[in-house]
Amino acid sequence: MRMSQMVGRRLREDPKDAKTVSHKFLVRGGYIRPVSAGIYSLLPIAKRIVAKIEKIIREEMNAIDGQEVLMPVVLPADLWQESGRLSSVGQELLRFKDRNDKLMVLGMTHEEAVVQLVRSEVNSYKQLPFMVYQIQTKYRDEARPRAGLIRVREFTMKDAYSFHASQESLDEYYKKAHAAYEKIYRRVGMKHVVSILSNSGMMGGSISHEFMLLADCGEDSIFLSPDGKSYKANREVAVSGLKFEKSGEELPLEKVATPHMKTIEDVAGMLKVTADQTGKAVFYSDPQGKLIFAMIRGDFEVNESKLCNLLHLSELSFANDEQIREVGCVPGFASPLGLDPKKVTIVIDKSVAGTSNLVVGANEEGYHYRNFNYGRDLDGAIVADIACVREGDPCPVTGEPLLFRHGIEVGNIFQLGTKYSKPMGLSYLDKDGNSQYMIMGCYGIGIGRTMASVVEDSHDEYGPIWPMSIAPYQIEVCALNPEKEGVSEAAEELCRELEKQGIEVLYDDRGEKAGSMFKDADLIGIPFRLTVTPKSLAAGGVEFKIRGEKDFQILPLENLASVMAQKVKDELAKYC
RNA sequence: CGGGGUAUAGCGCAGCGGCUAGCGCGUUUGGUUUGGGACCAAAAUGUCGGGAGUUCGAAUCUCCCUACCCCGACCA
Repeated sequence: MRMSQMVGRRLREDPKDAKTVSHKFLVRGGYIRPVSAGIYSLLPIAKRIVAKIEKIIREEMNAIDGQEVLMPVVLPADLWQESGRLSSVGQELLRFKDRNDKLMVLGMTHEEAVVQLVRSEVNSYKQLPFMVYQIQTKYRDEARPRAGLIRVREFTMKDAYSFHASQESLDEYYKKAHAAYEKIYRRVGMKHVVSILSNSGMMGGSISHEFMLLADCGEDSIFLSPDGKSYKANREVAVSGLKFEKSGEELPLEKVATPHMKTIEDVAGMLKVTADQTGKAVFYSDPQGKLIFAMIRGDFEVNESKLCNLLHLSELSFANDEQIREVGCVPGFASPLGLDPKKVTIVIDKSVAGTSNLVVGANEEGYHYRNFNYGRDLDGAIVADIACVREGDPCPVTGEPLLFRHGIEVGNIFQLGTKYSKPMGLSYLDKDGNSQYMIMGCYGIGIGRTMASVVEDSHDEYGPIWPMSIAPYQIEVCALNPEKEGVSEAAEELCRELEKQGIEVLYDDRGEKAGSMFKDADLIGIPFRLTVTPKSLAAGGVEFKIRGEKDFQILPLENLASVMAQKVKDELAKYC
């Protein structure tokens, strides 16, 4: 490919609003261009990278017996009605009507579509298990797209769905999928990916893992054990190894005046106790408007994901003061004491249930109680772990202090169980002729996000450093002073020879200043660069430089193509 | 959905009530150059986001839209 003809200009300056490295470099390097908020066109070099990522994914999906299919982007809303997600998923699902006034949706994930497909094709245990996958466009009407390709509205995703006759079969396949994912991330050259326990969220099901690239710009929060192996979990589900044991004797309840002391800090300060000797009341409202009273020790924060999962709710909102007063609580001085469990759901965090003599509200303006003891003063509430883990809390496995990291979710795998097969009637006949629901798993990877994540993971101040496995081209040839002393002839001959060896070559034939060409080369991030100049020819060859390394060496022109072919092969071998 | 911001040439920006809207980069032509974004000369490129209003006169002031970006909420 001649650079002079290549579509996609490089920009000298960072795009003004880009914050993340990948966003800056992908725009500056001429990889992507915005069309609308969170909607991008991919230019030739990005398309080449994406094609290579897709190829790797295909190979690994095929290796675990995946069968590639292609389902439509536009789906009838009826299907989503069947699964119940037409109402449970919010505005992220783009809905519209066709000319016949029929409600349609743009697919944001394809459980419904695949179930519809499979229930008409498979109905015997003899056909199970199997997996189908596709690489296809998804649309999610994100409220706030951001960071270039990291969070977009339209994107390409590999989504895979497996179907099983038993949980054991799913478990077994899930492990294989997990291993395949690890291999995919290794092959695309991402070095800092971890798989973590995650929240199943709207996908439903029980067990799920997210594959996270550890990166400061990541939107997800992760807790890791110090060894990076023993425990890895999304903050949404992370637990700590903290043990709560009541100590000492339970002192009698004592009402104390705490005028105008509404926050934990105020109350604790006034009563000369620390935050961990207080109980904090947090009020939520479920989607039906029922109040939820969550009580947690003052030194913790409520983890809303855990609370949702506990109560089987899709979402929570903070309650307003009116709702709180309605059940007899006084905001700022709220207490679980004397509440009517019919009107309000009371959830007590383990930290509160396991600590003696806490300061809690008195449900009376200006008063708190000392020496609240769960079990004595209140009983029968839901006691559960609804606390956010804090950095430094003990790891539940090793007991060592947990580390906190940010991550970009580059893939996820879910055990769905019968979440979709049951409501949508996806069943098969077992050996005994009984009808059974299929057990499903699903497995996703965002392709564009993966490309952007590789940039986050592998770059320097000048641009991306693409791993050979997904680089847009394998070798860039730069002709410096192409007008002189047979330089362009030598460069073009070299390109021909390299291509004859099967190497993908980008030839910078523009005759720009060296600085321009090198800056552009760095932005395009091709792993190997060969520079042909009068000087190098006089020295008997061309310069060979590895992207990301400082020094170069002169290689003789003789046999150069096959030497380079070997180098490319060796480099590719690192990503198998 | 809350909060903040921006919208003028391909990109980055200036102009904030007065003549024909400007600067840098980029682009085109000619020349000199050529090792980490050169120089000289000439040129092309704009419904100043849209609509309404105020005014003799609006890129500039007022109002209403819209789009985009950032922070948060939300989010497989």
